[in-house]
Amino acid sequence: MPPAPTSSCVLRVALPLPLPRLFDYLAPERDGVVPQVGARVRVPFGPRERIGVIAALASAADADVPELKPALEVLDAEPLFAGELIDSLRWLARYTHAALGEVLATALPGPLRHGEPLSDTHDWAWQLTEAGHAAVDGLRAGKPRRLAERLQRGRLDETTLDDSAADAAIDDWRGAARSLARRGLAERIAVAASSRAPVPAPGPTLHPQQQAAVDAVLAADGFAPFLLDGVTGSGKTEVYLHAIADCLARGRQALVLVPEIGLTPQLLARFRARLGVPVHALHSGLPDGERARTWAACHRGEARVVVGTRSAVFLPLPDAGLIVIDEEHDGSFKQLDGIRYHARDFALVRARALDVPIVLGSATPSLESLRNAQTGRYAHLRLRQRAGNAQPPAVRVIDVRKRPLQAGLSPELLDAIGRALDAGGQVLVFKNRRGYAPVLMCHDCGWNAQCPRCSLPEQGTPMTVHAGGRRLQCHHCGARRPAPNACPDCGGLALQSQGAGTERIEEALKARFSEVPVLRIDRGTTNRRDALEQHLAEFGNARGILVGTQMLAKGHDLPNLTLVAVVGIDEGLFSADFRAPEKLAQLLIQVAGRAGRADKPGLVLLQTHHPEHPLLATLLTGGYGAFAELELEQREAAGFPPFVHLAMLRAEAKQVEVANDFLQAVRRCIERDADRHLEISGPLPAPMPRRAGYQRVQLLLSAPERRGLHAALDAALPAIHTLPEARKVRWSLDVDPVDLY
DNA sequence: TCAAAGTCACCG
DNA sequence: GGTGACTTTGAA
Repeated sequence: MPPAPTSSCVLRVALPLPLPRLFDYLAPERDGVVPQVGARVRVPFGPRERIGVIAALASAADADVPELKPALEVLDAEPLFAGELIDSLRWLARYTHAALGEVLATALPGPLRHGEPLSDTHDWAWQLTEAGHAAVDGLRAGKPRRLAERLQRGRLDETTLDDSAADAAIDDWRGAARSLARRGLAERIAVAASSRAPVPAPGPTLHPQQQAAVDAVLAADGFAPFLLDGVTGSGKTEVYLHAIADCLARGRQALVLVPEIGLTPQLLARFRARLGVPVHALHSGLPDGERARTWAACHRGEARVVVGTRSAVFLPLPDAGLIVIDEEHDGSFKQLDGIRYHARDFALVRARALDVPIVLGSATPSLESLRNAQTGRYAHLRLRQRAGNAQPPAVRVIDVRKRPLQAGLSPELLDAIGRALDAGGQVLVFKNRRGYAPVLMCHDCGWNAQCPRCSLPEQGTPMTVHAGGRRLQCHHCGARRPAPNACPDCGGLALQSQGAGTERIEEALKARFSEVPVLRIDRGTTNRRDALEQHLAEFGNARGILVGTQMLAKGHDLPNLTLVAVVGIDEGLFSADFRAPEKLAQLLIQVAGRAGRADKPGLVLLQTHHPEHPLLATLLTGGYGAFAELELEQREAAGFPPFVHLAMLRAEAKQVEVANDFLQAVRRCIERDADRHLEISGPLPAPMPRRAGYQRVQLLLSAPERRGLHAALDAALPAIHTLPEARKVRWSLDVDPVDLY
C-alpha cells in the first residue's frame, strides 16, 4: 500500500550523478499523482532541473536537511521500477559501487531517462485506402504493387511484414509502403497490441543429447542455472527454442541475451518463425523511440519474447519464465565504461530474484562458468554430437622461427593460400587482436621477455615493450629493465615486438595474389551493424581472400571457405592479460569452426613461434575442455579469477604524476583498514599507457573472497570520493574487470 | 585594470 | 557531473 501523500512526506530521490547519496525533496505541492518508490520525479537541482527516481519515502522528521525543496512533478502514476527489478538494480549499485541514480539511469532507454512518458505500445498496421483498392490493378509492376496486392487481402501488421521480409516476398516493404502512402493509396493505422497465442512451427527432431538438455531445463522449478556446453553445430539454438516455447506455453516471458555480433536478422527471423509470436529485438542500433517502446511493452507484459544485447538485461519482466544467454563467454556482455556491469552475471542475479531457470550456452564456455559447473553451482548440460555429418577441419601448426616473413606471413602460409585459391576456394586470414601491449620476442628461437620476479615455473608474466622499444615493464609487479639488444637464449639479433596490422597483411596479400579480390574486414572498414553482412554478400562464393580480426570469427556462413590461416597467436600466448589464453582458445575454436563444410573438408593453419606451447598442444589434442582444465589449474596457481576476485581502479590525467598521486592516495585509503588477504598492485602504467593525450594508470585489487574485496571498497570509497586528488583526475572503479587494460 | 584560467564547494 | 563563486595570474 502506498502511503497517502501528506505534507510530511519526503521523497528520497536517486539522481543520475556520480554521487553516492540520495537527495531529499518534499512531495510536489500541487500534484494529483501519489508518489511511490520506483516512480520518476522531476526535481530542482542546483540551478537546473533533473529527472530522478524515488528510491524511498520517509517522513519529514527523518530528512537530513531542515529546509527541503519540493519536487516539481511525479512523472509516473505506476512505478517504472517495481518489485524484482528495483531490488536487482539496488544489488547492482552495491556490487559495482556505483550511485543508485546512475544505475537506474543506465537501466532506462533514453526517452524515459529524459522524462518522457511511457510509450504507447499499440502495433502499427498498413491498409489500402479506398483509392488504393481501386488503383491496385493500374499500378506498374514493382514493389509498391506487390505490397498493394498483399494488402488487398486485408490489412497487415508491421511485425508480420517484417517477418515476411525474410522470405524476400516483399523486402524493403517500408519503402513500398511510403510510396503508396505518398499517393494516398495506403495508410498506417494504430491497432491493439497483438496478443496472438503462440503458433509454433515444428523444428527438426532433437537428437538424444538435445532432448536430455531440454528435459532438464523444462524440469526446473524456480531458479536453476544451466551451462549448456555444446560444440559448434550441435544445435544449442534448438534447445533454447524448445525451452522458450515451453515458457510461452506457460504464459510467461522469455529474455534472450546475445552478443553484439550475434543479433542478426536471420536469428530473429528464425525465432519468429519457430515461436509463432512477435519477437522484440533490442540493441544499440535501434532508434531511441523503438527501444523505449520495447521497454514499455516488457513493462506492461505485452512483449513475450525479447532478444537483445547487453542492455536488454535491464528490461522489466513482470511475467518472467526463462532467461537465455547465448555465447555466454562473449566479451561484449561486459560494459567497459559508465556502469561496468556484466550482463551475464547480472542476468544470473535477476534469474535468482525472479525465481526462473537461466541457460548459459556456449561452445567455449568462460572459465568462470566452467568452474561454477565443476563446483555444482550450475547444472552442466553437454552436447557433444554435431548435427548433420559436418567434419571438423584439419588443424596444422606452422613453425615460423627463422622463416623470412612478409608482413608477418611465412612462405609456407603463402603457398597454402595459393593452393587453396588455385582449387577455387576462399581463404580467411585471421589476425588475432591488434596487440597494443606489445611483448618482445626473438624471431629466431621464440624467446620472449618475462618478468624475473613474477614468473612461475610454467607460466611467466610477460614484460611489455615501452619507451619506443628501449624499456620493458611488468604489469604485475611494476619491475622495469632495459630491453636487451640480443636474445638472451640464442644470442640472435632478431628481437622484435609483435604485431603486423591487418592493413599490412592486406597489402602484402594484394601484391602477391593480385588476380583475386582481397577484402579487409575490421573496425576501420566495417563499423555499421549490417555492413559486415553486406561486405560478405558482395564477396559471395568466388575465389578470394578475406583479411580481418574478431569480427570474422562468427557471423555469416561462408560455404566456400576452405582455408583459415591464423596469425598473431603468439601475442595471445604471451600477453600481459591473464585472460588472453582463454580468449585465444575460444577464438581458435570459433575460427576453426568456419572452415570447410560437409562436402569440402577445411584446413586451419596456425602460424606460431611456439609450436610446442602447451596451450596449442592441449587444444589440438584434447579440445577446448582439456584446454580449460589446464588453464584453470594455471589460474589457480597464479592467483587469478575465478579463484580470486579482482577490482581495478583506473585513473587518467594529462600528467602521469597526477594520476599516480591519486592512486597512491587511494592505495593508502584502502590499506588503512583492509585485511591482510587483500593484495594491492600498483599504481602502474596501464598496458596502453597513453590514450588521447591522457596518461593512464591503474591499481589492481585482488582478494580470495568477494566479501573481503567489497568490504575493503565499502570502507575506502567514501574517503576516496573526498580525496583532493580525485578532482584532478578522471577515475573509475571496475569490479570484475574482464581485461586488465 | 580587466579578463581568462584555475580551484573549490555544493547541490536537498 | 555541472555550476556559480572565488582566486590566481598574466598582459596592457
